[in-house]
Amino acid sequence: MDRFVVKRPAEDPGGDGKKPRLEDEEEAGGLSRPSVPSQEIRAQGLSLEYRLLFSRAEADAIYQQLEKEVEYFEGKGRMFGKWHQIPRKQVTYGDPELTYTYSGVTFSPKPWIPVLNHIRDRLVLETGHAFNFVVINRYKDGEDHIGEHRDDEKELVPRSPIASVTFGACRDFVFRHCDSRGKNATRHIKPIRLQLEHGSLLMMKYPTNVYWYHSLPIRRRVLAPRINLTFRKMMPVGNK
DNA sequence: AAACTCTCACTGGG
DNA sequence: GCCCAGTGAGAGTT
Repeated sequence: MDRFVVKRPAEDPGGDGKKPRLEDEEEAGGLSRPSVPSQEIRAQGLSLEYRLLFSRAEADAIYQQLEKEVEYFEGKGRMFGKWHQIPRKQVTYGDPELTYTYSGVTFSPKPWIPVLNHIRDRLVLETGHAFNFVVINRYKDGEDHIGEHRDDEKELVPRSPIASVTFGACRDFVFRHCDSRGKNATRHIKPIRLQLEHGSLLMMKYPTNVYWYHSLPIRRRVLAPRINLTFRKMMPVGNK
């Protein structure tokens, strides 16, 4: 099975899989965080960049703060005329003038809160992109998931990247090429599987979302929550 | 087109 | 080999 796995170096110091991770790695030597290289992942029409953005200690603190301060929407979604309890919790935050449409209804994002500004500031620093909107998904355990989809909302700034930041449980994340889906698939392109770690950043760059669907599949053995934030650049109203 | 569920076939561990 | 839980993927849904 093709699978990209990038581990925090300190997690597997001697190749001993059972060994607990080292504590306080980022305090050693006075570094604020370990220097971790980013990994480019490329395939036809796919361009990703994966790296650890926050140290363990920072990520732990942010996770706690998110759990305390983020308030989620009611978890119902309408599809094919039917209402479903969506298998996760979801909310959007963003600049006040922005709106977005979901299931034919126009919503406004909630105003920014300090912990989200903190993450956003780090993203600007590290990627140079000024995101103005974030979708937060909370998966309470491995039963919570999201089906295959593309992030192709009309409100997105064309060709802008999406920054996916993860806290909490490590989960598999799968990409499938649009031409390799369904019975009448015209091509055979292997799915790409990643593991998204606590404190990690996955940049999904153009044109990934044109050709590739992604999903967070069920993983029954995962018992802990995962919080994912996808930062986007949305166009102001009336500029479509 | 669709951020869903369902079902069925396959697989790997015990 | 058998069983079962976990999984992936196609079908159905307005």
